[in-house]
Amino acid sequence: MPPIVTVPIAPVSDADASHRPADPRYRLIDPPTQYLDKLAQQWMVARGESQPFVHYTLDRLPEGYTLYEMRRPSNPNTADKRLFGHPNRVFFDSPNRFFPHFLHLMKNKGSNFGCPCTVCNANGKKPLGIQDSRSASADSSVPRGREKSRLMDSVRDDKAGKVDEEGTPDVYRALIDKLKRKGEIDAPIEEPMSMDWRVERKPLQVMLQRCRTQAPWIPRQGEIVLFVLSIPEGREIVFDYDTSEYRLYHAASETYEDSPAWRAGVVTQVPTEEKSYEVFNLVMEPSHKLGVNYSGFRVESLPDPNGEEKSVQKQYKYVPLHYTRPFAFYQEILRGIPRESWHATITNAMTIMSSFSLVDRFNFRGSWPEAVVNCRGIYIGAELILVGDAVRLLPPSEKQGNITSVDIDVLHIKSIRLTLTNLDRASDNDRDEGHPYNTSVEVRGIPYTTNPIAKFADVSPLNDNLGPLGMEDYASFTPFFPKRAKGKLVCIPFHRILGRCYDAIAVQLWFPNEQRKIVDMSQKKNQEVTGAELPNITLLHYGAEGVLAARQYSSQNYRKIDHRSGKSWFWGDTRVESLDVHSMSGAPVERFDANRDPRKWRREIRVLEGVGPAGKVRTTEEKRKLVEKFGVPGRRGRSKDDENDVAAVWTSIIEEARYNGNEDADDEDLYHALGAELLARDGEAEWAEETKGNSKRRKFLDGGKRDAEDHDIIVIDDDE
DNA sequence: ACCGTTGATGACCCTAAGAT
DNA sequence: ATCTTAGGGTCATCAACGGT
Repeated sequence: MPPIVTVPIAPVSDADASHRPADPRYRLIDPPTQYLDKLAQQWMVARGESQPFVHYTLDRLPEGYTLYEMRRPSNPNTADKRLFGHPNRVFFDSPNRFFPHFLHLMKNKGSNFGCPCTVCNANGKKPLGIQDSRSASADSSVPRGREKSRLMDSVRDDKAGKVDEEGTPDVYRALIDKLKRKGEIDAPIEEPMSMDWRVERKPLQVMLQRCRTQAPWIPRQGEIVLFVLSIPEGREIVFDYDTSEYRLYHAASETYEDSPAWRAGVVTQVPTEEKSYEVFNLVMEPSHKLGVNYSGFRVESLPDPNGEEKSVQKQYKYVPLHYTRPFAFYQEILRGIPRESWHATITNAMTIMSSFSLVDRFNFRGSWPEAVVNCRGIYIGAELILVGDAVRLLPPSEKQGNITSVDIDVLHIKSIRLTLTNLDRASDNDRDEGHPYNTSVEVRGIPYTTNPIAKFADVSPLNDNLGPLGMEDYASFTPFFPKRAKGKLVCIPFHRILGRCYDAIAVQLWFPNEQRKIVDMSQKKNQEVTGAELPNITLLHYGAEGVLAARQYSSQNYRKIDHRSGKSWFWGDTRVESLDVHSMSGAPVERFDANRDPRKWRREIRVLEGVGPAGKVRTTEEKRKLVEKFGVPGRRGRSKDDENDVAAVWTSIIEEARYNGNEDADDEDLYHALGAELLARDGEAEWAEETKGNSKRRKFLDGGKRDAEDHDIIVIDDDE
């Protein structure tokens, strides 16, 4: 069984539901599996989102279309399937013939104007339309962004031996070994031998890039949010000033009703056209009434991370932005709802709040016996934090009682790193309990404070719109001051991160009660205020208490945390592992997919690369066959020429590497040479091409390393 | 709307190679 | 030497197409 992904269709249709067969010999086929599968498959290919080894199916056909089957009178053994519902009252007799029509509907919001399908074009009934399907989609506001449905960290963690449980070579171990030999290393981390890494790398980069440019209040893939499955007709979620609680409000009768039925879930897919979101959509319906499939976030209910039963996760839903809230605010948002009435998923979410996993570990730099692994991001509890984000910091632990907003600093992250120290004390096989060498995860960045007392000397406050995303709109009532001299970064342990810093306007929309107090503050803004006098009114402290409480709950209750060795955090290899979910976006992933056979893949990769199990070079013919069967990894083209070409090139690479290189080119060197070449072939060139001339994106490619080095850094350890 | 043909797909079986 | 598994080949079935 391949992984199955259900693809939601746009809730549009041109169907005439009254078009049904009159002949009673027709038998209704429900569900029309064959149509759903074929259409989904072709659709995903047409959208350029089709993934290898994945079986797609639609959730349903466009409204009003129904499939019937009739046995042939002449030959009852064969039956013809017909799809009824076309407004011309003519049926489709195959999925392939229906597909152009279906695609046109999806692209054109249900209009069949200009549809190229055979039925629309029968007997000149067809209204003349635009031929080019591109022009049709270009006029909609939908940018042709790539949607990415899967989330995954790309690299494995360092806790296994030379080979992880699945047999993928452990780059960390390899790098540490190499570091030991050479004394010094500064190299990108690549795992060409890991199928996961190769398949997920590019989508991951696309996802990261997208997060970088979009507002911080938009949920990111893999994050946990509070959400509701639905909001009843005519209701909205509002803040009830009298009780300080969130309730459903019926505008027509001006009455407050029950609390919304909040759940917690994982965001597994973000909408294609998220750019059309305005900040108001955090609490209000978007004016453009698009299908939820397009403008919605796919959120899956979070299963119990301590249990085996994951079926609750199948309860996913595509919801608009205003059905969701950041999970960090659960205490504020659930206020007034008795704990025993909370949906089970909320407790589940609390359980994983003390877990983290690193995202896109891209560089390894070391000088024996110490090393630094640079990352582009880190999942901490509910949120995904990336290099470039502004995050809210909790005060150092001894000051964590009764946190007020002036205690919350904001850090503009310049780099996220895992440091390995005392490597020389580690045995060569570090499979033992815990980490024999010391590890720590830190973020570095520029610190800001809203507390005038804590600011650095006479610096002027940060101007709105000049700072990083997320620090906007604060200047008028609680401006940010740099906390250190220009160019200085601080280094903070990851667990002091509370969560992202959201634009002031976003926080005000979520917590409108503060608006009253903000007025008061604005009157005070030019007066001299001491820290002690500052009322607890700024917008930064939300979630602090809740997150701390949840982390404590998690430390005590998440069974993956190694309590015996006094650990209070679970370090997940990947996000999937941290959350203990068994699938993302409907597709089983990682080691939970019974269908995976990493050993097989690895063998295949090795053969493709010409490194046979015993290190012998395989024949071109063998490779050609493999390529024929599996295609070229990371490539779409599967023509014969292509295959032969690639197989030949690979052979020559191997030969060349062995020949040229050092007679004793060890496997590792060869492996890296091949890795580089394979990466180039995997579409790196394409990616480079796409980003050419776009310095911002180019800079992104270079990642946090460059960012950090742009500054004349003096790093201060800020964790007194 | 009906039906004959054809090409594609998948089930099944057999053989070879690898693992034990 | 024997058992297991991967891979290739063959055949049956059925969707898809196109002619009427």
